[in-house]
Amino acid sequence: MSEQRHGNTPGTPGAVPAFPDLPEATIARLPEYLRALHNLADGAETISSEGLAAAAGVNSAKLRKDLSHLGSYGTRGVGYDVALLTAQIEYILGLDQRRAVCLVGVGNLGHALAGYDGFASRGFRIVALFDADANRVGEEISGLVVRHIDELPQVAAEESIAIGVIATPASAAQTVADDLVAAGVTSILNFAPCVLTVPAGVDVRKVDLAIELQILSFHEHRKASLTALPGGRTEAVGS
Amino acid sequence: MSEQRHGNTPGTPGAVPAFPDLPEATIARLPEYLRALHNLADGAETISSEGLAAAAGVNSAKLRKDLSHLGSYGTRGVGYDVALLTAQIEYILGLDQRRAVCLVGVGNLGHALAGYDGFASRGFRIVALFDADANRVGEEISGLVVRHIDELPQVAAEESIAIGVIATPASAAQTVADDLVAAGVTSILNFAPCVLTVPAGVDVRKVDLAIELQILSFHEHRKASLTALPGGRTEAVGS
DNA sequence: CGCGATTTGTGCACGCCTTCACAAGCGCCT
DNA sequence: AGGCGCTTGTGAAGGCGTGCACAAATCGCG
Repeated sequence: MSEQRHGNTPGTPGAVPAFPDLPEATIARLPEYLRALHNLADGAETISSEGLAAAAGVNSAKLRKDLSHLGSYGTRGVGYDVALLTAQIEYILGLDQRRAVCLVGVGNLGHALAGYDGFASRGFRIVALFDADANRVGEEISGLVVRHIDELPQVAAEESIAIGVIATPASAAQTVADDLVAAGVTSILNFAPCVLTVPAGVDVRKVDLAIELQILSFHEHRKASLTALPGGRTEAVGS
Repeated sequence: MSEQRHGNTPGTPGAVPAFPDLPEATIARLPEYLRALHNLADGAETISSEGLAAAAGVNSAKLRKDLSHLGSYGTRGVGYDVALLTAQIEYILGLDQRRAVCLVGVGNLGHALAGYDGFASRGFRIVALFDADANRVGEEISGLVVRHIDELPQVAAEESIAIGVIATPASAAQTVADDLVAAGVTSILNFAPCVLTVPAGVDVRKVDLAIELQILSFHEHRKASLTALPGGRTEAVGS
């Protein structure tokens, strides 16, 4: 299933046509590197792997290996060209297209997400808000008017929406997911605490806020039981 | 809870490990299992690993191995006792204590988190809201009054707060984290898009909403480039 | 022009996690 | 009581990710 092959031979300069297949762990870190690059803001032309790794909170060897996977643009003895590397990561992540995103469910959480400027500032355009509650339809949030979920197919086609965010209660999430898929959406970010079933070819990522707290709670519990024991040794457990 | 009756370290004499040390990957899945258990709601006394795995969206072998790590309470030929397993996982996660949580930053996102009932319904009590903006102090959100960040040490001590949530802009996050640590908080859930530096013994988990979208964007980009290539074979990439 | 300082790119080993496959154990039915 | 079917618990194998340590490459300077 997985083969190790390097797409780019070291002799081909210029274009990067072939799509490298990156390890999943690397993909998850690229956005971190990108954020770190944007936060540099001190006008340096280049940055070393050590410096960028520190800014992103990772090991420098890991960073170099990650970047090497995408046929990186570093210069030995100097470092990475900030502008070039930024552009390269943005290209790989497909952020140069400012993808259209729709959001379904403008309840408590959805309301906040609709107004979250972190989306707009980092490569995305929220172009439509939907809800099934007629009372909420028509409300304006951050310059967008909430539409009824029935309008999804039409709007999705008009705006070429490929990414959908689900911020509904769990009971409605699967139905909404089906609607999104039917409307042509092929990537879903799910905030509802439930498992979604989708056809092959559709990607789902899940964010469960309570689960994150529960994991922290476990570590609290563990730490509490350790301090009650003799011979406890302190150890860093940072992220 | 019940007696610890499994000594899984045959070499250590006498000292019963008060706490099983679970693989990190297992810990991250326990909340999923717990949610699946709560969602059963069909009154069944027992459930098989196959059934629970399906409800949680994982492989059944993985689930069995996970549960075996905590000295599981299953019966061969029958399955797991739902009530017992639920209690066991809740105990391990430390959820039987309804831990006190404070939230710093009641802006756009923090406002929504303060009102998110998923926290309350899954083992946590939000007991205090803080903000540095004097204009926001005094506002009431979901029955809690926003206090100034300067009151944090006092309130944290009174309420025995061990977990803090950061929902401030990135520029304020590190300072807030320092304040939380100084106030005795030992677990932090960080929604700000930045790297936090904390002392050893303090756990940090990070949720970056934009990163999740960027990862989806990558997969969109990949899928788009695959369909443009010959011999492209679609492949399932489930949750 | 050559040398040393610096930094990237990567081979390699190790440990964690996942998955398969099956033996061990339990309850039910005859 | 005994056998049979079902399900758990786990040994073993393979894959993936991480981090070390070093060779290769580049720049600046004398």
